[in-house]
This record gives sequence, C-alpha cells and structure tokens, in this order.
Amino acid sequence: MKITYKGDYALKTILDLAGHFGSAPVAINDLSKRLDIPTKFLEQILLDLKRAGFVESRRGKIGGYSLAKEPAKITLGEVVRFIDGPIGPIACVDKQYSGCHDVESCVFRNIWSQVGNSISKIIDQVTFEDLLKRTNKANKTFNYQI
Amino acid sequence: MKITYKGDYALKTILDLAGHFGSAPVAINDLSKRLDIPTKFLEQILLDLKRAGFVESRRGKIGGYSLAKEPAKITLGEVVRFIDGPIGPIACVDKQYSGCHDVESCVFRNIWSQVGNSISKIIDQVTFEDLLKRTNKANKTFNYQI
DNA sequence: TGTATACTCTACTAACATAGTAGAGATTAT
DNA sequence: ATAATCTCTACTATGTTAGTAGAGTATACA
Repeated sequence: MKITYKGDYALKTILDLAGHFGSAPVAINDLSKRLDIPTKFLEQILLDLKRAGFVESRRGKIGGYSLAKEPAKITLGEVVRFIDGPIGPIACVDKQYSGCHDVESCVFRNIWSQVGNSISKIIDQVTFEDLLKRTNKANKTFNYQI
Repeated sequence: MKITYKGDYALKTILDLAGHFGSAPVAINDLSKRLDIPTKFLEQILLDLKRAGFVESRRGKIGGYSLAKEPAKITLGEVVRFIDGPIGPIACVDKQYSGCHDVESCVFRNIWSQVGNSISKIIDQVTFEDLLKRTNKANKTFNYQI
C-alpha cells in the first residue's frame, strides 16, 4: 500500500467535511484554500468521492459538498482502499500474480498477507468521527500551549 | 510501502542463496533460470545487494554469488528497506513532506506512523533462516500430499 | 429572465518510477 | 589462450502520478 497525494487529499477533505457535517455545504474553493489542494485536482477527487457515495453535492449559488453519511460511519480504510487501491504491500496478496508459481513464493506471500491484515486492523477501525475528536483535542492542547 | 518486482526478486534470490549457504557460489544464470527472473535485471539487483553487503561474489569460471552473512543474520525488513525504501505508507512518516503543515494533518500522520510500526514489527523479526525452515516444511508437506 | 456562482465532465500533459534491455569490459580456472 | 562469469554504464518502453485546461450544466437571486 502507498498513500498517494490524491489519497492524502481525499482523507483531509473528508475530515474537513466531517467537521461541517449537518451544516451548509462547503464550496470546492473553500476546501481548496483551507487544505491547500490544487482546485482542479480537488474537483476530480470530489467527483470520485461522490460517485463512491462518500459525499454529496449541491450545484449553484449556495452549492458545495457535504458528507453523505455520518462521520462515524466512514472508516479510514474505506476511503484509502477506494482511492489508492488494495492494502496489501504486493499484488500477489490481492489477486493473481505472474511471479508466484511455486511453493517457495508462498513463504513470502504468507508474510505479505500478515502485513496486509495488520494494516487493515488499524485503518478499518478508525472512523472520521474518531479523527475529528482527535483533531479537536489536538487543537485544544495546542491552544493551551500558547 | 510497496514491494516492487525488484524487491520481490531480491528476496527470492536471497532466500535461494540462503539455501546454498556454506556451499559453492551460485551463478547468476542458475538463479535466473530457477527463480524465473530476467538475467540482466537480476545482474543489477545482485550488484546492489553486493554493495549493501548482503551477498558476495566471485568472478571467473567457478564464480557466482553467495550470501555474505548467515541466513539468521539477515532480516526481511533490511532487504525490503534497502531495495524498496522506507516502510511507512506515506512520505510524511519518514521525512519532510510539503503537504503537512498544520495540526490537523498530524491526526493522519499519527496513524500512518502506527501502520509503519506494525509492519516493521512483522518484517524486522523474520530472518531468512526462518523463511528457509518454512520453505522446507512447506515442501515436505507438499511431498506428503503427493 | 439574466447573470453570477458553483458543480460536472472529458481530455490532455509533464515528470517520474518501474522493469527491463544492450553491450563493452574485467577477472579467473583450466 | 579461452571460456565462463561477474561488472559497469547507458538506454528505453510502459505506466502512474499529479496535475492543467476548458467547455458545459444547474441553481439562487435580483
């Protein structure tokens, strides 16, 4: 697994929208500025996220994007898998792989599979509500430090 | 982290050499055929592994490659890191990353860091001696099944 | 009904990484 | 000598990533 910029941007965007859950939709431009993501790139990402059902949109003057589900119902794992693909560190874990044709290879595959599982255990447990709480907490701590 | 073909080939090669540890060096050609790796690509990989001190070579007629240390003293993690780079799923875990400049981002970084640690815990513990044993065991089982 | 604002969609592109290929050169056993 | 084997540098095809560009569609509001 590798988190690309696209994946990173998607996660940050969803976290931002999670912070506005229940309020008015947020315009791409606002997200783009606040999160420092190239606007046109973010457009594409949001369209992807919309097609996947993570966010919904509203066009026109007071339009923008909002989360399609409660933050507690979206996990980090779902989003990462959708944007950046399978979690396994090598293709053979998830699908057919030309390189693996004898027993020896399985010794490694077994380990890559373990690795995949241990990653999943972490990211499939964390929801955006969790992340939101941590963010707030972090900000509070940050304020105390000032 | 993503295991590339190069990484996969390197691991399989070292495991093969581990199986020949203490015996005569193995020629690139033999490795190439046995492991089904393009010869010229394998050459490059072996040169890299040699520079890193994992293997040593001997030129000339009875030349070839052999493991430079005992199989028990080489971990999967060392080789993976050397060939395919840092373990973390995103650059920000390992070095400076332009995308991370406010507190919010740290929520994710914290998780990617956890992910990196849990991967390390697995691959830094497994040595090529372990893998060798598992291979032998697997082959034995395989034979019984026939 | 016009217009500004915002999302929608498709196509294109520069830069980089991956997975090789090619070929000339150096060393060693016999 | 010469055959076998490692050594080194350069080149290349393909795919992925991280965008950019621009025309089109929907909606609020005056």
